[in-house]
This record gives sequence, structure tokens and C-alpha cells, in this order.
Amino acid sequence: MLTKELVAASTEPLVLSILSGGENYGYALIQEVKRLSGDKIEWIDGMLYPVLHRMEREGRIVSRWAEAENGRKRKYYALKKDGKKALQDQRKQWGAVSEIFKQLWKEQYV
Amino acid sequence: MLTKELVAASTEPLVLSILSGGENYGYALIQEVKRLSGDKIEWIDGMLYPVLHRMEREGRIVSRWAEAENGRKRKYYALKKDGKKALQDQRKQWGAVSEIFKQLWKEQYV
DNA sequence: CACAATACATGGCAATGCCATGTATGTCAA
DNA sequence: TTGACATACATGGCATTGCCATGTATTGTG
Repeated sequence: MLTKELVAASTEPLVLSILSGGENYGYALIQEVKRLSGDKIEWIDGMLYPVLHRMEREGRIVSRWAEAENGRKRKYYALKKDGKKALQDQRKQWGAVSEIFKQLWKEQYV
Repeated sequence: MLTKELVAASTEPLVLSILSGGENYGYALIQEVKRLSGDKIEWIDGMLYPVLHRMEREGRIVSRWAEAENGRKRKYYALKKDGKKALQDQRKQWGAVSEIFKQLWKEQYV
């Protein structure tokens, strides 16, 4: 169980990172994050959709409706230019903070 | 400039980590984080003190007033048992999330 | 037919982060 | 001696917002 602060800080980078591998839809993102995290992160849909809406409103991603094979409608999201930029920024930021922890934690037991 | 979410997620782990190296006082923590981060993180005192109060209220750290050489009063904080436990938890959590990003980011340009 | 899983949307407000502000003392240059 | 700046801590309060609860609809399945 992750702290809510860590969940909040990782959500957008995770979405951007996954979408950098190709467009995807909300429900699938939830499952993908659960899989990638080994069930450590279990987003609920009511939490993710507002995030996606906000990211689209801010111009990082763009959506299109599409029909799945089974006839069901899905809303696919794809990275926009600003989203790629944001991903790069956020990777640098995570890297920077990780470096600090690496320094602080070296030669200490977990 | 870090996102506010990342700052929020890293503040408590940073405080716990620094205090695990020995007791320290608020103002010094601000400078230490600035130094460690290469000026990337610049906490303001009005942001840190409430965090320290909350952490003490939650039993992770304990404070004592002490007089510095120059006669000035300082409030020194030290880790409590629960704080050590929290630090271990949070290290694991950071590690877990970092692993996810490592996976997602491998073989991609920054 | 009932239940679970899939799939998306959003109103609304409880919770809270932290900014702005206040207090006090030490240092140092002019 | 005085003004400016750095040091050092405290907290009221409220604007912001995260995200929960809830609603809708379709498909799969036993």
C-alpha cells in the first residue's frame, strides 16, 4: 500500500510513460499499471478518469472514440507534443530525486 | 523546479532519511535538502514546520529544545521507533515505484 | 436472468497543504 | 547605533483540489 502522496506523484508520469508506448484507453491503463506494479498499484476508475480529463484539458494528451472488436466504445488517449515534453521533464525530476535518495541511502540497511 | 506532487511525496522521506543520520533542527533541514539536491529543492520554512509538527503529532519524530553555542534556541528533532519503521516502508515504496519506471523507461531516450 | 466485468463521466465537498504573516534574536557593515 | 539580512520557529485560515460516491450503459457468463 503506497502513500497517497506517492500515488499522486506517480500517476501522471505513469500515464504519460505508458502512452509513450502507444495510444491506450482508461480502463486498460488501470489494468496495465496493476500488472506493471505487481498489484502494488490499484487505481480505481473514478480516480483515473478525472486525471485523464485534466491532462487532456492541459494539452498533454488527446482522445478519440473508437469501437472495439466487440462493438464496445472506448476512448483512446494518445500523447501530444506537450505530453512528450512533460514526460521528459518528469523523468528528469524523478531521476533527480532518486539521486538524492541514493546518496542518502547508500551503505544503509533497508 | 519539481512538481508540487513530487515535492509532497518526497518531503517526509527526506526528513526521515536525514534524521536517520542524527538529530537535527528545522532550519538546518532546509539547508541540508538544498545542498543535497544541488539547489533543486528549496523548501520554505513555513512549509516545513507544519510537516515537522504533523510528524511529531503522529509519533514518528520527537523534539527537544536546545541552546546553540551562540545562545540561540533551536528545536532538535530525532527519529522515534515509528519513524524508523516509516522510513523503511517509504524506502520500499520508492524502490517499488522506481522499479516500475525503470521497466517503462529502459531503452528509451531521456 | 442475475451478477460480474468492462467502460466512461462528473458533481461536490471534506480534507489539507502551505502561504502569508508574525515574533524574536544574532551578526555585521556602514 | 541602526538598518538590513540571516537565522529560527509558529500557526491561522482558506483556496484549492483530489477523488469518492454515484450514475449510466454494454458485454460476458453461468
